[in-house]
Amino acid sequence: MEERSGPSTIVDVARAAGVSVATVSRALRGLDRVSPDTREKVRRVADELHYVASPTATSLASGRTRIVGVIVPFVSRWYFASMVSAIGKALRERDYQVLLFDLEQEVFGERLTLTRTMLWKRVDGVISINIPMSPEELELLSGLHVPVVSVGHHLDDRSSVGIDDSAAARTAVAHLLELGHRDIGYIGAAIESSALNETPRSRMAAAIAAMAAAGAPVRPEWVLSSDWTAENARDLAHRLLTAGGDRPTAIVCGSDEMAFGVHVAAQELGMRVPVELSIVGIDDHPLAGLFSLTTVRQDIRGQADQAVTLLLDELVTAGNVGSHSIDEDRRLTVATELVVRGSTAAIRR
Amino acid sequence: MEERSGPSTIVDVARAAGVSVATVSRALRGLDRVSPDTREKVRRVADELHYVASPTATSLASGRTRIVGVIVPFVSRWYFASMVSAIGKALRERDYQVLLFDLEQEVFGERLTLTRTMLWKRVDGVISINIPMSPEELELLSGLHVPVVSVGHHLDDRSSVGIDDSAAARTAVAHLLELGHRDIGYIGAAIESSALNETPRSRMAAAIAAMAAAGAPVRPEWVLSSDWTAENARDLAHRLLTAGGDRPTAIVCGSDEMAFGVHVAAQELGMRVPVELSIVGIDDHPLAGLFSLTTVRQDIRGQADQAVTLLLDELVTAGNVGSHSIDEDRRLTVATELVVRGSTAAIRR
DNA sequence: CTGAAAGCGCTTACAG
DNA sequence: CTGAAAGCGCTTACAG
Repeated sequence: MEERSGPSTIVDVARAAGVSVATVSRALRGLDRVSPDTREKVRRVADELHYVASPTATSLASGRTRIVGVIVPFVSRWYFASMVSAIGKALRERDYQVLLFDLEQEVFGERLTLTRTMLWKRVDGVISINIPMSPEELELLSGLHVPVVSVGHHLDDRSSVGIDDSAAARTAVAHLLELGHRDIGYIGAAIESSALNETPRSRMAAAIAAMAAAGAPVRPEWVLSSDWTAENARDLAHRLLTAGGDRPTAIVCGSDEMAFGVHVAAQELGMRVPVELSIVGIDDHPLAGLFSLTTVRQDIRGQADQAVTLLLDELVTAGNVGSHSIDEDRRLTVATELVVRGSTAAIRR
Repeated sequence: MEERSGPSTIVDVARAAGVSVATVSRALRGLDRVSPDTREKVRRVADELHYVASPTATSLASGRTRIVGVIVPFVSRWYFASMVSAIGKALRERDYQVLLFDLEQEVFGERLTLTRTMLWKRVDGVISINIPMSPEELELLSGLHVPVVSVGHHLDDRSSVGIDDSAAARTAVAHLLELGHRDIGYIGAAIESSALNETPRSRMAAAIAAMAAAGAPVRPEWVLSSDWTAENARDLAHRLLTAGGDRPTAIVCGSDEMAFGVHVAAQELGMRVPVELSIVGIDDHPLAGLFSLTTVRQDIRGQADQAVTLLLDELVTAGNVGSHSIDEDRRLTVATELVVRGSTAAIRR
């Protein structure tokens, strides 16, 4: 009769199936206490009416949105983009949606209000990708009263997943040491603006420690701070390689993108890679193959899956939110792996 | 009295301010017909109570979610990631949120259900970035009954914004012709799997037409199909440059990433760029500077802003959704611009 | 196994 | 300018 009166609601289905809305709700959500016949009929009717429950009404009634807020400093860089992609995939498989918060070009201070107002009552949980936070920001996050897991660094005493940055850097250095290198440079120390970020510091510190432990010289002028872009790394490498006096025979970079920059610098200076200069990165960026870059691969998918699992676990264990049991190990580490390509070689005697 | 009884609701504010919830609603949303004093008081009380309206309740009551679904084939590639970022920024400035749908690694057929179930009643509008759609998918999108604007290609007779792919390709070719090149190759024709996508075809066709129009030879064996990755382009360039017989003196690539691949191939073959080979791309990718790549820049931010403006316009004009007035020009084109760097040079006589 | 009813937290005519 | 009340479309005890 009433064919076209807008999208159908649960009431339409109930009426057409000759049952109550409560029964429709139960039947469609697969709850128990519904007779097989009823369930079958409700399903059929719902199908015919192209019924899909209104997520908005469901959220209001149930108190859960089935949406997870994903916060990234910038989606336009490879690590973040692929992490967002992988997290979205994992979330979707569990019937959750991604509300994306890209802080790119946001003024630092404004993130506060942003976080609170925009996530407030909107999401069941939050995944924060490599975003260092001030105490105030952390407090605001807490005020959301939803589980939070961070990826790529630790936030407070919350759950987190990431690679072991120190181990990754050690792996890179160890590879060079095995090839006989002793004069090793490092590009990718933290610059001030990212001072809150652990990753640059951890990788650099571990690289230096590994060199020192092997008795290799650690020269301060060979350890360079970078903004982590390829171009900046190219400039730094230029300077490092043309400074006069000794040169390193190998350079470890905190990320593949910086390694690309070093690679280009070497070429511009007419140095052959790896014969005259070995280069190692960290990441295994999609373009690493193009540069034949030896690198320490990090498993994005693995990290994303773990992060989603952790978050959904906490979602289930909800109610006692806020009272994290720190004793359980909620800081997961996903293994990295050395990928040897053509940018490293044994040192020439 | 009742300090900690969970986040405050509109009722709490009304009670504390001594007015009705209707008045709170009006006051806080800046509607007219509220006395300045009342408004002021409500605002103050709301502030004290840290009140933020529940988006979920607002949506159910108002019928608008203030969420826009953004669909991309893969977020992990530069063009898409930066487009998502820019769109998110533009949307946020207008108080809309982004629900991200990343189709990466989804089976083509499954996108259908996905689209319907996940966007259904969830979003006020949709922005689709470069996703070719089958008639069935288009129909499903229509069934959502919300405005849709596409970026990077046309969808049906809906609104869209993008660059003029043909013009971009012509610009690239014209630049080479001016430098005296006549033996020009092209990498980036469409491969079968992306057959539905206009961009590769438009760029290639326009490039070829421009060459032909200038009386330059168009050799089928110099026009290569690619999957648009850097590595594939490298392989193709290798073959093209080592095929024996004549070689092109310049290569136009459908994207910067492919140009990177060609650049590396040239180097591997010991050809100097640009002296022995000129290379032009399209995009102005963040790494273009690293490769000193001459390219045709596309304005991501500009396109994103236009797309958001178009969409929000249609949102306002809603009610008559479905009856698009095709007469208005709803296909916006954002200008491109030649950026000359070091990968192109006048041909040697 | 099923239904009636309250409730989720807002917005929106409708009165006044 | 302001309030009482209905309504948005579900879920969830509570009865039966």
